Amino acid sequence: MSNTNPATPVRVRFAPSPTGKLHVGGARTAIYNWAFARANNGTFILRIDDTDPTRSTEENTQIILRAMRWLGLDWDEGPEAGGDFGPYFQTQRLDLYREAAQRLVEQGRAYYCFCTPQQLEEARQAAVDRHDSFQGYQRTCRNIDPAEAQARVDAGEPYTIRIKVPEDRGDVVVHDAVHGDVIFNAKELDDFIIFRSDGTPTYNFATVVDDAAMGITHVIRGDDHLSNTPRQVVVYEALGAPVPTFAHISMILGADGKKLSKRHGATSVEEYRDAGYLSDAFVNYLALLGWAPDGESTIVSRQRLASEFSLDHVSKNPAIMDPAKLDYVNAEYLHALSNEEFAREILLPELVRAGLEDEAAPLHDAAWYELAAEAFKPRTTLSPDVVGQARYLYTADEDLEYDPKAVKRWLSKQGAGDALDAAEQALQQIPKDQWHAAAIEAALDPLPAELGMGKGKVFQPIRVAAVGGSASPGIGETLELLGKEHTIARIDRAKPLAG
RNA sequence: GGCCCGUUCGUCUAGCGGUUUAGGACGCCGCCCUCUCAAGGCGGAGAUCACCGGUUCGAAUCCGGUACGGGCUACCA
Repeated sequence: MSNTNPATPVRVRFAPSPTGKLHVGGARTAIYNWAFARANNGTFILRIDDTDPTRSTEENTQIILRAMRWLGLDWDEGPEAGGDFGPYFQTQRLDLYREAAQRLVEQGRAYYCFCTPQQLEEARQAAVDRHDSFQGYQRTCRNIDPAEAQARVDAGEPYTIRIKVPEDRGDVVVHDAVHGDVIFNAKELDDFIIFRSDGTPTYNFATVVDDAAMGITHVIRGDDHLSNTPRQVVVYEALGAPVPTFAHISMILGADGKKLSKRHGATSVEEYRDAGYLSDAFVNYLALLGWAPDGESTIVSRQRLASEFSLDHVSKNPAIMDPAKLDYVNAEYLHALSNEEFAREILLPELVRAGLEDEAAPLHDAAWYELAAEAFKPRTTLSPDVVGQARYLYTADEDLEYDPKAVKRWLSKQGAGDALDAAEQALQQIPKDQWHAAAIEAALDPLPAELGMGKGKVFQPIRVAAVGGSASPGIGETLELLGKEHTIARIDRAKPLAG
């Protein structure tokens, strides 16, 4: 839909560096790439940019792959998926970079540089002291005779390879789908290093070699790369490769407007997964942080994302992550589940995880779990919330702990004892096989009038006796879930506390 | 220092020169429902569209500057 050239199939890539876990900003970049590919019948590629050997780890790679799978961002080419443009790890592509750099040197589009780091630092410092507007590389080695340079290289002198920014290049215009055309003057670009003295490529070189080799048509990535883009354009041109369309998306910030970091709370995808957020909800929230299909929608399904996403609706300004809204979106997805789904996918797994249920031998029948799902679902924001809600159903009657405030407020009050007595008597009349919410409510409903008390004065003591606190689903559902025997036992146990 | 980017309710956003008394969502407040807690329904407060100039009959929308944030300027990515 927003593919600028329908003749060329869209190929996009997400290229994380395995120097840490997948953080929310990276996740959103991945989501946009994925959605853009899907919306344009394109190809989504995952490439691991692990050229920094000191910080990249295999463990981080696995964490990132796991996070991608959890997010449901299936990639068409990449690790595990394979593809015709592999390998998809930069460390396995070192020969390609070396060959490309070598070719550029031979063509006179790049050159050997023998300046030492100390010399470079001194030159830079001198430029600063002179208050020069340009503080980059002074092109000292640019005009060394190629034969002489080759001889020095052959003699074993340490060298780096620098790109030769054409003298007359003029303005470099970056066509950005989010920002529009961004104009840079090539004079401000220095002849940056594309190959280090240790024989490894730099980021600005390796990504371009790869993006060109992999036929990437749209580069969707973080705003922090925008300023580096003209450098990369120069590399594309030196390589003789077509320049892709760029789309630089904004950063995600914490509540204080500063870059999202640990002190704002969770920053990695796996932390959100572990906290109990649903993948669909998390993707929905992140996608809408900086993109909107229209002005109205808040809940946007993965399917809709995959069909409607377009770069021209991506906003330019940074977005502050709002945990409260994430919670809201998550609750919406939870509440949209059927009782059966909620029981199977949320309730039971969480109870098992909390050690209250055994996966192999559930303590109740399917109908019970569905009733529990119906009772707890609207009260659940994050999946693990159900454990706290269901706890009293998994506590022995004699171990039930009472919330002191609830006891003071409801149980120890005048008349609470009468309410419990009357309730017990009424509930005893219900045959065990008819112990259902409707019957329980029918039995309890007349009591307030008979006792001449308000409804709260009657029902709350029963609730506190049954669950230990003053909050629970409707009294009928609550007591049905508890069962007749436990209900009676708990009322008996609470009576001594009642006023 | 230089270059580049950004700036609409507290937050995410709609808006692409007149249809705008700037719309929606979260959050907040109130009401309804109600045995509690939620959920749900209804309503409300909340934005001189960062600021200053300009273009135009008309600007949140176009242009320039200023301020404030941010990025790049590495043999990090």
